[in-house]
Amino acid sequence: MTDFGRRVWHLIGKIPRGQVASYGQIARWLGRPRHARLVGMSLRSCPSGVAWHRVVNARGGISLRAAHGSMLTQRILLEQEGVLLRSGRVSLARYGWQGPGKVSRPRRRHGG
DNA sequence: GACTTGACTAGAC
DNA sequence: AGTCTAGCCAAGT
Repeated sequence: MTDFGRRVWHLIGKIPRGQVASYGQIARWLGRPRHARLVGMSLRSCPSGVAWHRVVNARGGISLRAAHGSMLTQRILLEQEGVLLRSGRVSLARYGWQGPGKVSRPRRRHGG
C-alpha cells in the first residue's frame, strides 16, 4: 500500500463514531483535493479495524456496488452507530465530520 | 511506458 | 429527483 493509503486509514480512524466523511473531504484533508478516487482505492485493501464504513460519497450515498458484496454491510454498520440513511443517503449536514482538528459538534434532535 | 480501470465529483438536462 | 457527461489522477495490467 502506498504512503497515501496509510494516511487515509489513519485519518479515517479519527472519524468519530456516528459521523461520516466523504472521499473528497478525506483527500482534501490529506492535501490531495483531486484524489478522492484514490481514497476509495486505498479502502479496497484497508486492514480490519479501519472504520471504512464511515466514508461515503459527496452525496452522502454509498458508492460500493453489489459486486463487492459490502453495499448492504456499510448501511448496517452505519445504522449501528446511529447514522440513519434516507433514500439511501446520509445527511452530511447532520452526520458530516468537521475534519481533523475540529471538535465534534453536539448532535441534537431538536433546536437548541 | 501506453491503455484500462475505478469504493469520486461537479455540472447539465 | 434521476440520468448522462466531462474531468480528474494514480494504481493495475
